Formats: sequence, structure tokens, C-alpha cells
Amino acid sequence: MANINDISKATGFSKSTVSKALNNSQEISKKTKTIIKAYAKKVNFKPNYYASQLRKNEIKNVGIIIPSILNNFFTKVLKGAQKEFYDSGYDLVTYFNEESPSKEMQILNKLKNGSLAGILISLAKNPFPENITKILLELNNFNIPIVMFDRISKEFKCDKVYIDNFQSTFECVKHLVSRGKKKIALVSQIHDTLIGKDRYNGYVEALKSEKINFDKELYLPLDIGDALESEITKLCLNKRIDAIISIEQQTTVALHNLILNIGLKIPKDIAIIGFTNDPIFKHIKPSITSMDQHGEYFGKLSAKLLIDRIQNKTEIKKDFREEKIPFSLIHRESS
Amino acid sequence: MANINDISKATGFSKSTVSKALNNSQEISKKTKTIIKAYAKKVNFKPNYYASQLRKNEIKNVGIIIPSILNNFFTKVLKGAQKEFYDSGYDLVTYFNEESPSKEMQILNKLKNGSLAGILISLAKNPFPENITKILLELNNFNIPIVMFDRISKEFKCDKVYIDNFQSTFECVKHLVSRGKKKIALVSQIHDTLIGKDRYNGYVEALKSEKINFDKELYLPLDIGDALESEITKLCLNKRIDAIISIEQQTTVALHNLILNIGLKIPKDIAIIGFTNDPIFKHIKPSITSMDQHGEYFGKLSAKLLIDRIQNKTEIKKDFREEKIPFSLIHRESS
DNA sequence: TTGTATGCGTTATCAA
DNA sequence: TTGATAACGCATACAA
Repeated sequence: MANINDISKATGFSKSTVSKALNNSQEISKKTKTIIKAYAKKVNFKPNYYASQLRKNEIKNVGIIIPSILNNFFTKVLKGAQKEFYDSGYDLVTYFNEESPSKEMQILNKLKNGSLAGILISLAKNPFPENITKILLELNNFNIPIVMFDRISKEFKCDKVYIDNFQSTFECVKHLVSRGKKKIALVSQIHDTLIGKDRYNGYVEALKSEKINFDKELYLPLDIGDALESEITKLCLNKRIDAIISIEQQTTVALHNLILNIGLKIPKDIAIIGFTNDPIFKHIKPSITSMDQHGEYFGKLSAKLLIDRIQNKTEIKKDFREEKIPFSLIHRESS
Repeated sequence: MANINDISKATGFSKSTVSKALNNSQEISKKTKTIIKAYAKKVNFKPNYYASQLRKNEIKNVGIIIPSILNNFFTKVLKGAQKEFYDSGYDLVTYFNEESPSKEMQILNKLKNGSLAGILISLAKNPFPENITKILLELNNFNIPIVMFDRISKEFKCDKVYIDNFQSTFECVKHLVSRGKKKIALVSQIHDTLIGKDRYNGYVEALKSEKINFDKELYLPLDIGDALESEITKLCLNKRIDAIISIEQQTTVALHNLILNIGLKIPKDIAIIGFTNDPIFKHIKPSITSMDQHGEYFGKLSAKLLIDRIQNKTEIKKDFREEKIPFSLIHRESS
């Protein structure tokens, strides 16, 4: 592979002239540029990216770490972030961890190699978040800024972008009440995360403000393998509930099918609101009212915050911003 | 930011000793390593990735260029490719072009900067594919290998991974005939691509082998803005068709709704087979029989081919492999 | 407009 | 086990 030195020797111009010519510098005459570029093309000159970046002392790669790309919300975030980074001249390196905290740590550890100018992360569900906090701190000490989005942690201080989770369930309850519902269940698969707790609180407070007694049995914090179906079936058939707020996409679809199979009507007997606004919700019959989280905007805003940090190199560990993304309730047939 | 030189001065060891210690070389005594590492940690030493890669003369980044990430097939491909690359020590830089040929060219042009060791690409729909071929050739001349998947081009020679498109529609027709259908329409949005043509041919040949006359009016090559709905409605109501093979996800869902709205039964009056196996197909009622393209395997295999090329640096432009991915017809209620 | 000289931070070779 | 030195390929300050 030819380098600048080779071109220099072959054309008789100095290395610096060659370098300048290839970078279209104004200093170099048109004629010289033509000669040098022609020769460069002839020998298939490819700049050495690493040498160039080393000399310029700039890193143009950023990273994003996502639990699962098969989740429609994260897909949208990725799209929004990619666009924002690309438009600002950054290349986006993408990592998925399949909800595995150990893989998440492995990835972050690897990134101590300094290949990235900054990192966007949405955390995997993790029973020991301290481990992650420790690594993130190390990365911060390396002057690598972190921006957390959606699945944030309270322990680690950095820029954060998330939805107003309290408000989201609060609004859901209000909406259902306005539709005449009073026995509203909350099904949560992420009850032990920060997000889950905020949503739970929003639910409880909304009931309170609507003067509806909180019924402990209508709050269903799920763990994997729990017998959701039988539980819900019982509640439905006993007419203990007339609405469900469901926080995760797959479960929402499962509930939807379940209720129809029992022979109940949606929304007449049981109304449903789902989170995430997966395209499925629109196409399924009856379509499902959902909380849209504006994934693309999430990605765009998170990327912006990170770029800000990268470009204002000083003070990586101060004045953290927390942005709450507005959400939208999309009204459909299920409520 | 501290570098190896700083550590060398502060600890009294030479630069080379420091470098070796930080890289855990066997040459260095345990004691020395401890001292050096402790000091490195203290001053938050971060290796300069670019200097390191320059010296080692290796590129560990690869790229993938995809038309749209909101397409479930490409999402799966991305997942499969990411995993394969990660497991082999490569980082994946991700680009989306939103089906814009000019953006696709912009991205490829940018990649002449040599930042990547190789590129995976699925082409955007493009009226002037020669332009892309030209840039891809340049990249090849730079010794950057290209692997095309799914949306390949015939003009450019490289490793390719694609589905057996001829066979796919061939199988569809066979299946529909086995269900008693004889008036089978083919709706295609990609009729002017290679894929579209192969699928058309598979459809025609299958009809022939089933001794069904090819009816020109049942082949519906669509362009954006075409009046698909009225066309299909007419065909359905006139009983000109009893089955539809639909090649794109969104259109498939639209057709599904349309047919139900007309008041016809699926599959009794009109059977449907859709391509891509979007999760929607499973959840919609009645669920849609579909051609699964094995997206993750697509990604995995494409990544493997690219890694092969990168690691056998000689002969980037020879012995191209073409891999046909097996597809699967997923039987559901719509047929 | 062109050329000279230097250094970016690391790693690898060889000598001690 | 450690150290001296060179080299990776490029871009820039400065001189001509």
C-alpha cells in the first residue's frame, strides 16, 4: 500500500506538499494538486486513518450500548442517535448485550482501550448495579463522557435522558377513569428498576387524586415464570378489574390475546393501555392505546448531550443535565 | 492526560518497560508491573487507541450500511452481524441511509478515509446503480473488502449473501395451490430490483409447473403512489383472484386490512402470504403465513465472509463466494 | 507556492 | 528483566 512518502518520492514533491495537496490545501497550486492526486489515484493511495487521527489528536467515534435491538423502542433510539451523530461528523459503534449485565461489563471494560470519544448507554436489568457504576466511573476518569438514556441509574452521575415515568402512569389512570374505568390493574415486569418504581408511584398517586382506593391485588409486579395468565384470568372473570396498564410490549400482546380468548370484549369489559407503542399495537385488532416514548427523539437528544460533552472537553464531571422527554398517549380502540 | 512518557519519567522506568508492563508482558517482573500499573491508575492513564493501532498496523473496525433500521429484517441482520463481529474482536460502525442512494454514496465516499477494515452493505433502491458500483470499486482498490447481502447488485463483483428468491415465490405458489388456490396474484414493490425479478420468475415458473395460465393482470408491480387499493378491491370483488403473495411488510398489512374491510374472509376467499416475517404477522388476526428470511443468520454469515476477506489480506478481488440462505415458509392462518 | 523538520503516542527490535 | 532507539504515516509550524 502506497503512503505519502511513496508519492513524494515518485512525484518529486516533498511529503508536506503531498499531504497538503491530498487535503486540498489552498497553499498548493492547482497544477501540483492535479499531478499529485492523479498519481495518488493511480497507486490507490488510501490515507492511514489512525496516523491521521493520531496527528490531529481527535477521536471521531462514539458508542452506543443497548440491551436489545429487537425492541422497537431501542431501534428507534438507535436510528435517531445515528442520524444526529452522523450529521455532526461522528461515527457510531454499536453494541448489544441481550440484557446480560456481564456482557455489558465486558463491553465497557473493553472500551477502556480509549477507542471512543463518548458513550451512550441504556442499562441492562442488573441485580448488582454497583459493578457497572464502578466501570463507568473509570471511563469518566479517562475523560470519556457517558450519557444514560431511558434505563438510567441513580447512583452514577452523568447526563441523563428519560421519560417522565411518574407522569406516564398518572396520565394513563386519568385517561382510563375518563373512560369510566375504576378497577385499574398495573402489570409491571420492571418493578425493581427505577423506571418501574416511578411508574408505580404515578399509578398510586393518580388513584389517590381520583379518590379510588388502591387495591394491592391489582398491582402485579411480575417476575419471569410467574403465572400471569391464571392471575389475570381470575381477576377478569371475577370482575375485579375493568382496565389494565401494561408496561412491556410482549406482555401487552399476550394479555390482549388472553382477554379475547376468555371471551371478554376490549375495551367494553377490559380496557388496555400498553407502553412503547410498538407497530403491532396499531395493527392488532382491536388496536391498543399506547404510551409513545418518542424513541427517535430520545436518540437525537441523547446524542446531542454527548456531543456537547465531547466538544466542551473541560469539566466532564460537572453540571449534569437531566432531560425529561415528553410522552404521548396514542388513543386507539382498546380504551 | 498522562501518556506512557509521563509514566516513564514519574516511575523511573523506561518507556519500553512501561509499555510492556501495561500490556502485561511476561518480560516484566511482577513487582515492576505493580508499581507501573498503580501509577497508571493513579494518573488515569488511558492508552491512545490511534497511536496503538498505527503502530500495530491493524484496523479493528468494520462497517454496515443498511437502508432502514425500522425494517424488522434488517434489524435482525444487524443483531446477527454485531454478535459475530464482536465475538471475533471487531467493532461495528453502523450507518443507515433511509433508502436514499445519494446518502448511500455520501457514506461510501466518506469511508474512503480508510477508517474501516471492511464493509457490509445492502443496497438502497437506486435508479443509477452504476454510481455505487464505481465507488465500491474504489474502496476495493483501497483494499477494503465489501460483502453484499440481500439487496445485492449483479454489476459489482464481491462476496454476496442472499436468499434464493426464485425458489421463494416458487414455493409460495406451490403451497397456495396445495390449499386449493388457483388465481394467485403477486404484488411487488421491488419489481425493478434483481430480487424482484427473481421472485417474479419463480412465480411464473411455478404457475407453469402447476399448469396454471399466467394472467398478466394478476402481476402487480407497484410504484409509490399507485392505486393499489382500488386495483386489489376490484380484483377481489370480481373474484379474479383467490390468493395474494405480497413482497413487502407494510403493503402486506395494508392488504390484510383492506380485504377484511371489503368483507371477505381470509383465507377462505383470499389467502395471503407475506414476506419478511415481521412480528406483526404473527399477532395480527388472522395471522399471516410468511416467508422467513432468517435475518440473524444472514447477518452472521455475511459477517463471517467479511472477516474471512479481512484476515486473508491477499487477493481481495478473487474467488468470490455467493451464499444462498435457506428460507422457511411459516404456516399461519392466512393460507 | 513549496520544502524542512518535528512530533503525535505507541510498540517492537535489539542490546545490555 | 530492563533500556535505548527507531519506526508506524501523517499534519503542521516555520522557513525559504
